[in-house]
Amino acid sequence: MVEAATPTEDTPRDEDERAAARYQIGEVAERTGVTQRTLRFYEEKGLLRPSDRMEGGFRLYSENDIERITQIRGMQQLLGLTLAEIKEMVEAEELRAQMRATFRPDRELPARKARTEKIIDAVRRQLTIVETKLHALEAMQHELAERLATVEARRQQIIDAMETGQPLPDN
Amino acid sequence: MVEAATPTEDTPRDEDERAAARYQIGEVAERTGVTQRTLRFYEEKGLLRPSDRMEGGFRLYSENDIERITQIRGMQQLLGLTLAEIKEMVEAEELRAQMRATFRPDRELPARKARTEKIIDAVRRQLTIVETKLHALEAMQHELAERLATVEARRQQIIDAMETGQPLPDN
DNA sequence: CCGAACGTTAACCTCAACGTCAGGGTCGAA
DNA sequence: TTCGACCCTGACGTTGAGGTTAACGTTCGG
Repeated sequence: MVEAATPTEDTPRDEDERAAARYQIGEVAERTGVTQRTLRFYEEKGLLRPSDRMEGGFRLYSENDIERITQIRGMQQLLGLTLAEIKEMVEAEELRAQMRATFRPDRELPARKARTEKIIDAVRRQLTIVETKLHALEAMQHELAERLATVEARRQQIIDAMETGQPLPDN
Repeated sequence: MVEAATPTEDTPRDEDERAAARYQIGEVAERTGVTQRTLRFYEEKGLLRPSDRMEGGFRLYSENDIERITQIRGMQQLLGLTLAEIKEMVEAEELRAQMRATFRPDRELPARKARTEKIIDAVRRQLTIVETKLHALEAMQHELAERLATVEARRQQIIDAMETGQPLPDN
């Protein structure tokens, strides 16, 4: 890493709300373990739009964006969702961020409520997916543990037979 | 289902060890929910060789084969393993079946022991994969539960504000 | 022994999720 | 202002996991 094109690498320190650190695609790729191509691809698919660009068009990712990346990866690998499915979830997440940002209009409470409920629904759906998978995996775990136990017992029988002399038990 | 070409549909009942029921590909597909194409494809990839064929070449699957199919599916969908990876696991499983079948040669205990240990290794590997995923999923579950709680709290605040009059709390 | 239902192989197609160039632009330090 | 490291878009290639179609063979009840 030769740090040729270093972006606005200011750590967010002084003042109230600084222009938080932004990273360009190379660093993001390195930090998250996904390739640059994959990041661009996710963007293409509407899953992750880097929060900014430089003058010349270089992508700039925020810390937040990075979190999203790992979130996406988790959904892909842990839950086995397709990118299309993930996109839906992510869009709900988008709403959430958007709401946080909305500077408290206080009028239009019903609209806020509606959006909140949309988010709640989305999170609930995610949660049930996760829990379903969890149960299935627990079942799998038990089955494997059992299998392991019996095979290990079998091994022990063999070892005993080898040591004592001959009589391999009938089962 | 018109049962035109019905295979040896004898339920294993009389005698000691009958030639257990065998099903042809259509029925297997229906029962397992995977397509015929997929079954043939798995065979092509060496994941699942139907235990028999009819004279004319029709595939005949055993109850055991069917179990294997659901096993494969589980590994694919729950664990997100590739068919290549699953093949490895399945091959260990093959060993196990083979051992069961070996009519107790009693000589060559060391060989039996070696094979048993191979199986144990394989099962252990599967188990750690499962457990890793399980942990990751639990983490995800917690995170989602938290998120849900905060969003639900937010909604409650909005509802309160709507009912009482105006003061949306500061956070 | 015939026909409907079922099965066979072989070849080609699709779709998602990237990988891999090619050709060119941008950034920042010297 | 130039150089090396870095990034851009666009287009085509690849891989995994099957779907689809064609042309033909098998089973078995009537």
